[in-house]
Amino acid sequence: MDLFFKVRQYVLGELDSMVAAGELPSNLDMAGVTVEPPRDPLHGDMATNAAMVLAKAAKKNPREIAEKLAKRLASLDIIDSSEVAGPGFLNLRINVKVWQSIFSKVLELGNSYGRTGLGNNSRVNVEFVSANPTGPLHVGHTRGAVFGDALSRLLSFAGYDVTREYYINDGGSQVDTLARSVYLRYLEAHGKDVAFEDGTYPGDYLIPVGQALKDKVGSDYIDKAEHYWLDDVRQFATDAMMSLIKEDLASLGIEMDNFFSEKSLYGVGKIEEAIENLKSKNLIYEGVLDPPKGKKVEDWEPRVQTLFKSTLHGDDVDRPIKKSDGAWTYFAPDIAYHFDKVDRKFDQLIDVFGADHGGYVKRMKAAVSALSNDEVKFDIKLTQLVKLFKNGEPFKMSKRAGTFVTLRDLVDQVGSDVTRFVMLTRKNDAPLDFDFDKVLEQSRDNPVYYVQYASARIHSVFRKADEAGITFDKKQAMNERFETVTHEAEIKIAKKLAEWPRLVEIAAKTNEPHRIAFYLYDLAGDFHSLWNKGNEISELRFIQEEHHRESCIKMAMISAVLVVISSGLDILGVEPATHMN
RNA sequence: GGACCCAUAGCUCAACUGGAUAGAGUACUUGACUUCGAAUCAAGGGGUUGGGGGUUCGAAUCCUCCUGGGUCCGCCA
Repeated sequence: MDLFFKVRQYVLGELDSMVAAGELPSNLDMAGVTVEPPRDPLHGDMATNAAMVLAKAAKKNPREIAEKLAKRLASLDIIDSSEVAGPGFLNLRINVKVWQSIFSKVLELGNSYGRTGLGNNSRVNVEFVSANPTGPLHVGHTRGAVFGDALSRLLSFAGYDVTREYYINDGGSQVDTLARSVYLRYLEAHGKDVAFEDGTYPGDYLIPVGQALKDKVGSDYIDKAEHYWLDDVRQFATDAMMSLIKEDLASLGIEMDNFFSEKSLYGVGKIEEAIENLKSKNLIYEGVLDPPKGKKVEDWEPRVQTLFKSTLHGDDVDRPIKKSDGAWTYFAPDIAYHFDKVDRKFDQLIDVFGADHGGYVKRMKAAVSALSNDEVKFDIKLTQLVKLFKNGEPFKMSKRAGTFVTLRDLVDQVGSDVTRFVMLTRKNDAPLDFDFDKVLEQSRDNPVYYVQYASARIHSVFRKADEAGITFDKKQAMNERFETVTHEAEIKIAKKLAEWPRLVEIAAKTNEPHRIAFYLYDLAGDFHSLWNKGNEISELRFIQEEHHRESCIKMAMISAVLVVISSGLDILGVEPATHMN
């Protein structure tokens, strides 16, 4: 299905023949042989580095190998010409019929064009967002949410069996604080005066939760000691926050497959079990850490703690898993959680963290490496922080000043599609400037509309064709040979469509969904360019009033473009547009 | 002091995990709608890829040192 893969097979085949003919030694390592689109179109359609990669091991001049390989490849039907260039590149020109055949192939496969066997149904767990269940999601969480979801969609498309997971931090003291805050709102709902002290959360979003608690338990908890109501209120409040968070995610079209509770690890031996596993590998010991260098810690004094020997798995220092008072550190349940994931037999784990958690990468990798005996692939993707701008000015978020921007504020103002696309049109490890006014302007520096516009224009052609009485029969179009599609602007589109399966594979291998966004932008550009050529060259217009069959061929062509745009947008979680408003 | 991320055209960003002469958008200049939607297109200049050294057929990409920016740094979660 992937043309580049196919041509590479041909190249490898010819290399084998050369070995058989004694022109190359046997036992050559062909792994480094690639077939790629050249950066400069003047160099042809595809280029292979085969001669240069093999030259050393074959003890031959790369150009000499290239010459021989070129002759062999040139005799193949699908290859028009094959020439040696530069230090030993082999530039291939593919027969135009191959490009023309792309359109019917895309139509035939529809939205499964570009799906690859890469994942081979192996099971991958993508953990993302995992925000504390103490309030609504804010802008900072949005990028991780969108990235994690798009990555999940991408991996599904590439043939992986994906589980989207959210780790609920409901085991620490912050959920106690949440419970106390809700209790205050509960008292308030009973008409009492309350003050939010001791770091309790004063946010308005807890008012309805306090009210709901009142509806549930009436006046039962008034004037009662904390131990009487804490457990119940904590659960009640956490549940309320999680449904709030689920709604936030739903507003971006995100749905998790699994929510994993930190609390569920406690009291049932899960943490002990994970630590026991490490202990059996001699990775747990009692010891004293050196004080952190350079940074002054006010009340630092050496203490004996239970430590994980993470340095044996690539970490810089060993990490405490138990505090000096015997309680677990935050790291301990994290270890247990990842042990559970390993235990659930995932072939691959991916964690999406905010950049502020970058310091945890090494220790988590060490933990998974140790727990799984290096058998489970584990990747951690950091999403850099989002800097908000309003009127060109940096916009500082502050709970106190009331300039706290929630995910919901953002989606309500900007819309899910724009939010998602903008956040995905950037490498995950590059910081992102999000300017409210710019994305709201719907101006053309906004790539979403550029891609959407291409999609809307294609739909528009179909509407026009319908008015003109031209009926497009997809099945019939699939049997066409497209031999009248010859203009370079049209062939350029075919070539771009041919790159799609390969691009999906690269994006999936690198866990980088932003590549999809950039590809779509390029494809839309090629389409817009062709569209405008129709202004000058009437034969390039899609609707040829007097020529029914020709119109259908061209409609099949842009229909193929629409298929790939739709698939691509679907990976990004964005709806393709049929109209622009 | 240390770890991690980053540095590419005036600005915002790409560059197919090592490929050929580093590309888009924006801004600036000029042109294209009696036409399938001008939210579009075409043309123009703009670079020692922060700096030095190394690895090899070949480096923005890998290694090393330096400069500058961000995040983080024992029992908080």
